[in-house]
Amino acid sequence: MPTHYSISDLSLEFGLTPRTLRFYEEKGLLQPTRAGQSRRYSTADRARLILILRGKTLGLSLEESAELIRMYQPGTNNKKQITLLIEKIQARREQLLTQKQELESMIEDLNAWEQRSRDSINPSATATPKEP
Amino acid sequence: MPTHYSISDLSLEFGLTPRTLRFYEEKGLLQPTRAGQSRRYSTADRARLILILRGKTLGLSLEESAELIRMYQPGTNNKKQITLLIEKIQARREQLLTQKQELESMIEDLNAWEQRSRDSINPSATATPKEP
DNA sequence: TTTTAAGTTGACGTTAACGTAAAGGTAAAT
DNA sequence: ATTTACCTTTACGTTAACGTCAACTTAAAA
Repeated sequence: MPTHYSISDLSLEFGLTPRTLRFYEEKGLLQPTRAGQSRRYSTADRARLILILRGKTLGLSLEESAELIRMYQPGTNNKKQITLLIEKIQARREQLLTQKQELESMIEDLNAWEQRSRDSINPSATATPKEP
Repeated sequence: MPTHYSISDLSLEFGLTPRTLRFYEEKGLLQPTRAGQSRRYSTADRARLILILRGKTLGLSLEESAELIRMYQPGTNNKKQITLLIEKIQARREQLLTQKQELESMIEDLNAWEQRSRDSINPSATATPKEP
């Protein structure tokens, strides 16, 4: 496992353009150091990038991901900060749970639609049984 | 239950601006008729609007929601169309299931973070037991 | 040593999903 | 008759998240 990455290392590994990585840096999400003029990304940068991408697939904005990441920076060390962190985590979890419910009910809907569609092609064995 | 709605009826009910409803119409997602100059939304329009909003909370784009809605227009009546519909539904379900997995693992992560944060405030009873 | 490859910094362009006036029609209430 | 409330169209503005040049620098390879 390498300890540092170039911009093309990361863009190739994650299928991003260099522009995207520079953009994330502009937004304060990544903080590569410099080797001469070129950017040097640490494993911490890479880890944060993974969090960002996971956030993206969940429909979080960059700003939201940034907030989550900042929340998880070890260095938040006094009780008030940590209590705040816990509250934020709980709020976020509520959101995610709600979203999960929505997903589940939409998946249910899709199952039902599919069944109806199948029946409309082949209304045989799976037909709704009548009440006795 | 009313059979038709004005633009402000719907915008009030769903917390949208009239602009938003007109925008959805521009994009072909809603098709209100006219009463004179004003728009008249049917219960079908209202139902579609609900689907759009559900899609939004799931992070679908308007175009994606539009596609789902078009898929569910009864009128798709021949076998090829319906077979295609079933395939699309299955593909979409795969996507949603994947997304659900991601959500679940992120929720897991948040649970773990919260636990660590709690422990860092109060490292008492819940401390990790040692191996015997 | 001159390509070539990879990197850099501007800076303007693009798409989605609306927001935000501006200017005006219509119908009911005062 | 005119204010008020609600509606309309037209059209330009905005934000997020990059894309897309253009013009350069630097290091490595041929």
